[in-house]
Amino acid sequence: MDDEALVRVFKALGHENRYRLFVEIWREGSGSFAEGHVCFLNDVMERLNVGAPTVSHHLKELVAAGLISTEKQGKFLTCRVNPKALEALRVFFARA
Amino acid sequence: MDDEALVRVFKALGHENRYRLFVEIWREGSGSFAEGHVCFLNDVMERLNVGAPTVSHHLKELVAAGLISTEKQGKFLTCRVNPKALEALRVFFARA
DNA sequence: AGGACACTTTGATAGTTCTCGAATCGTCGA
DNA sequence: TCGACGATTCGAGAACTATCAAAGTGTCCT
Repeated sequence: MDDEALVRVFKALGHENRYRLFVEIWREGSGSFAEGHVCFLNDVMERLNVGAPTVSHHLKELVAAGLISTEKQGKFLTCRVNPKALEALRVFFARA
Repeated sequence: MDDEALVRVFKALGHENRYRLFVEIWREGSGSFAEGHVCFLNDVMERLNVGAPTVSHHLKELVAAGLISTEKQGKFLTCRVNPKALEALRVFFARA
C-alpha cells in the first residue's frame, strides 16, 4: 500500500459518518460471523442520523479507499472489512 | 483517545500535504536526534511545492489533531511526533 | 404482474477546506 | 537600530465535500 493509497484511507476515515460506518462494520465482522455480517443500511441510517443516499455515498468511499468490500446478497448488502488494509495500517504505524 | 479525537487525526492525515509533512517529521525525529529534529519550513516548502502560509496552516492542523508538537527555537521551529498519538493509533488498529 | 423494499444515481445547494498574496510578528546578526 | 529571514495571520477566491430530495435499479413476495 503506497502513500497515495494511505492518504485515501485516512481521508475516508477522517469523517465522522464514515468512521462510524467503518467501526460498525468492523465490529459486526468480528462478531459471531467471521466472514462478515449483513449490513442493514436502514439500521445504520437511523444510528447515523443521515439519509440513505448519504450512507450509500459514504460506503462507496470506504470501498474506493480499499477499507471494506461489499457484496449484494439479494436485496441486502453485505460489508466486510478488508484485512489487507488493516494490516497495511498496522505496518505503517508500527515503524519506529 | 476517544472517537472524536481519532476522526480528527484521520482527517489531518487525509490530505496529501499534511501526510507528507507528518511523515517527514516522523522520519527526521527517528533519525540521529531522538528528541526530534529541527524543521526548516523553507526546505519542506520546496519539497511539498506549496507556499509558507500553507505549510504553516497545515502544521497547525497537525498540532490541533495532537499528532505533533512544535516549539520555537530562536528563528526556527522544531517539530516532533507525539508518541501518545502513535500509540493510540496502534491500539486502535490492533483490535481483532 | 405488481407492489414493497433495499439500495443507487443524479442534480442541486450549503458548507468546508486549500491555497496564495499581502501584511505582520519575532529573532538574529551587522 | 536596521535589515534580513523564518514563520504566522488575514482575507479572498477556487476547489472540494456532505447532504438531501427525487427519480431510477434490481430483488423479493404475493
